Amino acid sequence: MSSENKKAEKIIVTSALPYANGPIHLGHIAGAYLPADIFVRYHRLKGSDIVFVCGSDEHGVPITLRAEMEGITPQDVVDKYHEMNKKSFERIGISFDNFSRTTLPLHHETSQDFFTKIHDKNFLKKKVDIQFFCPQCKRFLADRFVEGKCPNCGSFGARGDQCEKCGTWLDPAKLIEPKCKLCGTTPVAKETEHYYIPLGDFQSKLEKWILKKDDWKDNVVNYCKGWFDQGLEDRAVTRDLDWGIPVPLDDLKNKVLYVWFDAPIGYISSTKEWAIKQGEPDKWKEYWCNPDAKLYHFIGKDNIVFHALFFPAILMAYGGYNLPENVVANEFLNIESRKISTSQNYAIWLDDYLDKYPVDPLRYCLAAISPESKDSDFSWVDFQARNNNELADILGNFINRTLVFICEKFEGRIPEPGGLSEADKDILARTNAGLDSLTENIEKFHVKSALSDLMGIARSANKYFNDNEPWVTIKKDRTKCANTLYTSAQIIKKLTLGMSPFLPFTSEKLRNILNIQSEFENGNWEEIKNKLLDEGSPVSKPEILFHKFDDKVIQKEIDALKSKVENAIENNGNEVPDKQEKTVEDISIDDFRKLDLRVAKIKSVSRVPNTDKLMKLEIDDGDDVRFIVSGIAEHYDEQDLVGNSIILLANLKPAKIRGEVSNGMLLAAEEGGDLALLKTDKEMKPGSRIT
RNA sequence: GGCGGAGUAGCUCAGCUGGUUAGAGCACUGGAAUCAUAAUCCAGGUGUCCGGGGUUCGAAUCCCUGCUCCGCUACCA
Repeated sequence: MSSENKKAEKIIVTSALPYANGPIHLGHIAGAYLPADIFVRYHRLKGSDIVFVCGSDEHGVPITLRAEMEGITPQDVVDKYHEMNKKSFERIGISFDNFSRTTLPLHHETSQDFFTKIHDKNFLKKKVDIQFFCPQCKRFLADRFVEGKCPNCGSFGARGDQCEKCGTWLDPAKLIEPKCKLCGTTPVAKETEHYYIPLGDFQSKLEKWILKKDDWKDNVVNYCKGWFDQGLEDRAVTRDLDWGIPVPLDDLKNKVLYVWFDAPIGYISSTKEWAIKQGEPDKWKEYWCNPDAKLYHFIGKDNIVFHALFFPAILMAYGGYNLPENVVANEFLNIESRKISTSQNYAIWLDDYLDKYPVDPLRYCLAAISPESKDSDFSWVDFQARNNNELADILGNFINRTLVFICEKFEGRIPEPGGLSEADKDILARTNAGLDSLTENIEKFHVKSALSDLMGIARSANKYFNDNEPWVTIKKDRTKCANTLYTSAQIIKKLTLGMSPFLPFTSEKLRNILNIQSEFENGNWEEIKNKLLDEGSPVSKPEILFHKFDDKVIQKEIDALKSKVENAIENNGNEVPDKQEKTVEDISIDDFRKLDLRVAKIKSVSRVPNTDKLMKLEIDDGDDVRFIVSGIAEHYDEQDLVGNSIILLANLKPAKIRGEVSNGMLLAAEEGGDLALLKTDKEMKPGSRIT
């Protein structure tokens, strides 16, 4: 109350813009959205002046590719997923103040303004690069738009960035018989010009800024340090595409801004859009440009570089904007010990869950396993346990037993207390202390601890209820019984408050049951915490807040995931390695026979340019001539090798090393940095098997 | 190979800048109670704090080294 005149803290919170070419899954929610929402919901109740923005990221190559393949326009693609994801977020209660999209004219203008101003301030430099150009489509082809024969496994349909079949990372230039993915024409290499932001010029400023941040999570700071150590390099901020924000300069007319240039600016545009909807178009500046306001980015760890380095550099270049107060990066969520893979459909899609099950248990579980400091694992069994014996048995049951008691023995009205005992006062004080710890943890982004504070309150409330045996005192000492139920009801009210950031839908139900909606709408956290329910005020008949999950339901979900894995293996041909499986020392003779070891003759040798250790060997394996790349240049000269026979592992999966494809591996013994090639002790024909 | 993170009870994890008998939840066992969603509460751990060295009066916590897992990266193949 003494702080009533103090100005409310101004905060802007962003969650990573979801990419509008697919639906939302649990990993997204756990990483970037739920932690932010919990933080925001708390701050709103605390009375902070907080705005929470997000939106769809609708530019970039994958969207155009998807559009071309489906024969629809990119706009159709983003329209579909924007609407779908927006609804998904509403359903799980992510309470954005504004959910915008980067195809809005407002966003285009904002991004172009950024580009123009940074360009005019001479922060950008223009460079020439070489890329494939399709003469038929009359445009440059992004890596993914080039298709051809994989130089490694020989299969057709490899993309310019990666071969779908063998998984090797490629360079479009290495594809055999490259074709334009869309029209099939053979592309030509052509020069192209782009603008780059020289991040190196910002390195010292960025370093100084980040190294001062002692409250940032270690993972974020360390990640940045890694980049600093390597030295920041120029990064292209324009692309040869026709889907995106046009470069606002005459010299690069048909190009667009790089999607990672415009996406973070989407946070600003989204705030602008919000301000316009508020009827105060300039209000966004209070959050972005006012030095007293604080900016928080909630993201997954894969986006650290863009939020901690790239975007801040852009903001520095532009000038007049706040840099983020904190970049809250979460680790990844696995599902049943396995990495989420959208391409293999190994995920739990949010809408699938919400179509079947209630929302708050999911929020609870995801918050409880929040991947704050390390990757965490969602398992259905764990989910069931948390729902059944934490939410239902401890929290739900305390509320239910109290309310049922009040309804049955006190005519559904908060009992009139008759002088609270020490025990009554004590539990109320400890409940408040629990709430204080909870809020402190939320402010520090410790979602897991905050949640266990909440459950701790419910636990001690149950104990209190047990210890005071109202079912006994109702018969012998009605005043004491009234005190116990009065106190328990107060705890329920405090729980209603404490759960609201995590379990907003349940909290809402309780507000209705306790008839305290208006208090939550008008009051702030401290007031609500301290104000007690009035004696005699009515309580509605309670409903069961959390239902238990049956074993059968859980088993069905587990089976569904298993079959997803099996499908993925079938489609992919090679199994996703099970990380539970340990490599054992002993192998069978059958394992050995999997190795195609044979004698091979070296026909010619050349050094791989610009490398210290690599040699490219042309060898005769008995059936054919192939190339392998080997790191032996420090130990052998070209002329020592030609004509020699070596032992070749012929069926090793091909790989690209420094741009050269290696189709096998030669065997050599190593001892403290010294190398010796393996040979047979008398001359054998190339192709002779090693058995 | 380099850099970073991690390795703590059966399981999931907490343990900040070193300090009394190393913690929580779940699971498990026994007991109390019966208002309540067969829910609650109490009691119970002999854990080589990954292995091995070292610094220190004292280390899960700091240093070195080895192993394993994850991420990024690279001139392993």
